[in-house]
Amino acid sequence: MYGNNRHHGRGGGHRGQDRMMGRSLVRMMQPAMLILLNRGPVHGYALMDQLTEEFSIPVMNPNQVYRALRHLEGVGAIESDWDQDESQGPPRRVYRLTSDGHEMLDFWVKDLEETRSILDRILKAYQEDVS
Amino acid sequence: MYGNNRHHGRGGGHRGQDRMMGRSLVRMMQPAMLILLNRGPVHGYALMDQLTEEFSIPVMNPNQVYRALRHLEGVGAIESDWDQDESQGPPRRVYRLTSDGHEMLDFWVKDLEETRSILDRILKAYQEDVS
DNA sequence: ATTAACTATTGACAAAGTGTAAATAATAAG
DNA sequence: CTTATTATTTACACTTTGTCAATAGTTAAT
Repeated sequence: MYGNNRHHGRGGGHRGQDRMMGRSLVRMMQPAMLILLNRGPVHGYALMDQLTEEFSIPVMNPNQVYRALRHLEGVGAIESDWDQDESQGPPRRVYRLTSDGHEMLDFWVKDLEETRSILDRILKAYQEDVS
Repeated sequence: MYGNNRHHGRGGGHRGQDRMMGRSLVRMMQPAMLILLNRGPVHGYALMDQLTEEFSIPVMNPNQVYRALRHLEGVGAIESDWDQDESQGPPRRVYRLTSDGHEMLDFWVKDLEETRSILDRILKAYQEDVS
């Protein structure tokens, strides 16, 4: 079983926060994946682990990762082949960045930086409001 | 005409970045709106302006804002009434936070903070990779 | 007074994205 | 041989988003 059911707790009250419109890390996953792929070829399952372990992006379902990979391949950002030296399990599809993918990574990094500055502005505004 | 067509440029090359899966500020808009609503009642059009001017969230289409407002009302985070003292235009629907909305705001702020830390981790990792 | 521009909200439909569950399959451990 | 783990794929309903346009009141110009 893939290991995290703790997609924000359901322990409090917070009706309606488990599934709704709002900020969503699924949307952050894609750029993050390109960054990881930039280090070299990987297969989906490993990528999934890195997303959780290195970035703490909660991947609730492996399908999300495979989905995103297929999407990235669809737009030509990555390419794949079946792995030769297979290991503990069924054959693995290994992905690598294309040159278009590198361009896209560039774009997304700038975009993420802009996002961060917007996020900072939002949080700062709130902190000033409540202080 | 509502004033911003500059939803990241289409000027470069970057095939496929205008419309796709990836990070999306639309998803950031909702928590931002709650923060603005926390200051007091507002109507949609004003909210739209504040999102762009104060937070630099590019709202390409006013519909997005109204949609989000209807959604937030649907989940009980906000309530609305028609404005009494009407001004330059047709009647305006004025929204205010409910107590559920305050709870939700609390939740989203913590969530945004977590998002920021993930974002930081992602960008930091990339900067270390390329340096 | 007709037109144009701005303020303000709503509607509708196609396309894209997401949650969720499960099927498939190979290998390793017991 | 059964179970657990690794690994990828499929399917369907539901939600969200893009896009475009309709509606309508107010203000300013011709």
